Amino acid sequence: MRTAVHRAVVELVHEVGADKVTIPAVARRAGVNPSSVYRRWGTASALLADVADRRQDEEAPELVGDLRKDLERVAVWTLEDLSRPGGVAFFRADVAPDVDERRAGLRACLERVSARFRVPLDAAAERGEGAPPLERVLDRVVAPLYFRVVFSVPGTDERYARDLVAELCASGPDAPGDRGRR
Amino acid sequence: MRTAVHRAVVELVHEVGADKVTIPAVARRAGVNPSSVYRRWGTASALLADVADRRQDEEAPELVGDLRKDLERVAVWTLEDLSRPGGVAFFRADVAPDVDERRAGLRACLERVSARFRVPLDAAAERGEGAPPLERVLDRVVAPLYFRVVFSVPGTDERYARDLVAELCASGPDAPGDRGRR
DNA sequence: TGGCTAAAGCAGCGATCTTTGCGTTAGTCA
DNA sequence: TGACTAACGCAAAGATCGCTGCTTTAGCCA
Repeated sequence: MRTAVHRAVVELVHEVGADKVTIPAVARRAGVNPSSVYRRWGTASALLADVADRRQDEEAPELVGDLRKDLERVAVWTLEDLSRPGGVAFFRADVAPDVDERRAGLRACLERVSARFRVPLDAAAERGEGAPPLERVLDRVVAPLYFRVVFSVPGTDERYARDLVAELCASGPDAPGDRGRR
Repeated sequence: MRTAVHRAVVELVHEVGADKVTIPAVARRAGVNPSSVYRRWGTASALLADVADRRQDEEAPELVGDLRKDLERVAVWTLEDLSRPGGVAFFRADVAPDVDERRAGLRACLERVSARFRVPLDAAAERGEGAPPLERVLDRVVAPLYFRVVFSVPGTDERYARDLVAELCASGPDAPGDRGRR
């Protein structure tokens, strides 16, 4: 039944958007009773967050040992994750939930994407290579990806994701990258 | 009465989030009848969009004729606009409205922020200076600003906005900036 | 001053969401 | 096998929202 509800959520998010996903609608689609969903998850935001959590543990690319290639893979992976049906909607759901869980949803969403990029960065650091700080990767790669996907900017494809990583690596091959900030 | 409704919208967006802004709630806060608001604006999305439109026509910084300084001013202005109460919430409202108006809201929001940066870019182009294309400014300045404000990343202040512009100008002082894409 | 039009208030309806109490089922362990 | 617990279905009640006729008010112009 949990799987039925989750699948219904994904389908509804894809079809009508995350803001239109309501618990009775999910229950109808899943063929279960709304009260069960209310008791188990409480609010639609919590349900969305739960589904978003389960979504990202799949198909993480393996590392090859080259920082730039690894970053490219994670970037392309993130872009594909955002681009697939309902991907951006889940991002929006994390970004704009109830005020109480707002901080939690935001931190969780940022932590999810940060964890992805931390893997190749830490690996490079252990190899002794100079790697840009995570903050810089967020600014130069993740932020443009999210921005362009949210606004449906055309030309936001794998090539573009790779270019972002390439430009980041070119700007400072092994530089710390912080621009003198405290 | 229009002003009362607008103020109520801003307050409610700040307090409970844009997704919780409903017409009866706005009407209660503004001290008017819900039916009046329904007739005038129709939906909550339209009301949000109207308020968002009125918001940005204020206090645009004047140009000094130096591209970097002008970009810095617009960047700081945009950051302050996002940071003030309800600023991000309005962005979210534009990003996630009804499916029908989704494209329209997205295009409007992107166009608003693009128009801000087009002013100093066009001015520099008319002076004969080489200016980066708007797309590049969006990637390197606007996207990080939005990303960090949405996720409440600490240290996102005027200094940071200026650093983004500085790094953009340093990377290619008068280069076209497109990385060989078609 | 007296009609005319646009806009706002009022009351109520229907639909949907949310919650809660209660009965039923399934799964577990002694 | 029989009790126990947790989860689910069912149904009813309360609340909110979106919307719509109808009335009332206010501004305007001859």
